Amino acid sequence: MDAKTTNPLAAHLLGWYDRHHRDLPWRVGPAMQQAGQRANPYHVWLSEVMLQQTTVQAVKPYFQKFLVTWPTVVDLAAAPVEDVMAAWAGLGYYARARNLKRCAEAVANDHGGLFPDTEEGLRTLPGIGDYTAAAIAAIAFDRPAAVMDGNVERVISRLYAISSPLPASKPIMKGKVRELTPIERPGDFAQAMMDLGATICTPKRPACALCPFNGHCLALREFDPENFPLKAPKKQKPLRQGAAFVAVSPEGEIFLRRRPASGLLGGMTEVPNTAWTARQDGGTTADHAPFSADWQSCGTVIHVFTHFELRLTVFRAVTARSSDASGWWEPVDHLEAQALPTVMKKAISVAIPTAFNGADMNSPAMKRKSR
DNA sequence: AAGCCGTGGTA
DNA sequence: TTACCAAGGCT
Repeated sequence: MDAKTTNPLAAHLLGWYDRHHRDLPWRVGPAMQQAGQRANPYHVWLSEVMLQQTTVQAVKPYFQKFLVTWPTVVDLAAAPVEDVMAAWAGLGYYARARNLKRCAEAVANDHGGLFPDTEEGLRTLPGIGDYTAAAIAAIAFDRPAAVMDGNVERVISRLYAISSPLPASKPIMKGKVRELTPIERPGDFAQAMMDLGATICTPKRPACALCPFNGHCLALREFDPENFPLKAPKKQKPLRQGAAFVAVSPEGEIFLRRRPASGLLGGMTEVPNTAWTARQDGGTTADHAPFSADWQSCGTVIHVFTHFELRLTVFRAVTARSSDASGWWEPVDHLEAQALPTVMKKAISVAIPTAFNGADMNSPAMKRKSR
């Protein structure tokens, strides 16, 4: 390691990473890189987008499924967007899936199927912001980009005992990351910082005794690391209510619609439902049904979104299959192929308990959320 | 630039 | 139970 290009702190962290790095499906570990293997930019990009505000555990099966279905970015660019949305269903933040598809098309059509190899070039693509551009540039292209995500913010805020709250403190912390990022192995350094934040420098009860920075951490020396980073207070979530209508035909089909392309659950599939209102006194009765039928109340779904909590009253009716241009009838045993967000799967499960047999919908945790 | 945008795991 | 929050981006 060159002392001129790699500061002592970064060198120390890289040594820790060589011994304690996580093995992840999209990652090429230090040993394999030593043997000349490089990270695949498509894999790095796909994993980084999936990992935005999402846990490693949740991402793993989706990452594998996407790679099997679409082995290259050109394959993904050629895929029907409905297929991509259906494959993404359950991961959340569905604008990511729409942008993923748009980004793949841009790479395939405007960049000859190759990702730009600089932070600036990557930053112009849909769904790639400051963090993701830096991460891909560092991990896939060995660029010394300053990679800062929530993990890095936590590590840096503790290492330097940053006294101002997020998000205002971001530029200060970004400057610290820029200083620390080495010319050699910038991708490993970024991943090392994130591994450290995920496994040692955790939000609660950090394992400071095991931390490679425990001799340099100002928060550990002077304060309580658990109190960092400081954060601006957050608002509480309002409650919204509505009703959902599960219409089943005698042939065993269910009536579905497509949601508008943008906004909440944009482009995803739904059962008919009322507007979700903050009012406590209406919108949950059968008079708001999409068409008249013998609607029977069959339960309630509680679902928590990012900025509100939803209480959904579910109605069910068996009704002759009518032609309705606003949607389509889908066999109940074919729902797995649909782009149904989790809240819709919950609602359908309340009306048709066997709809997602074998899936998570019937887990004790899921049942507890529905009454 | 602050609000919008999902979901599941953890303590 | 409730609260927090995880490899953020877009408008």
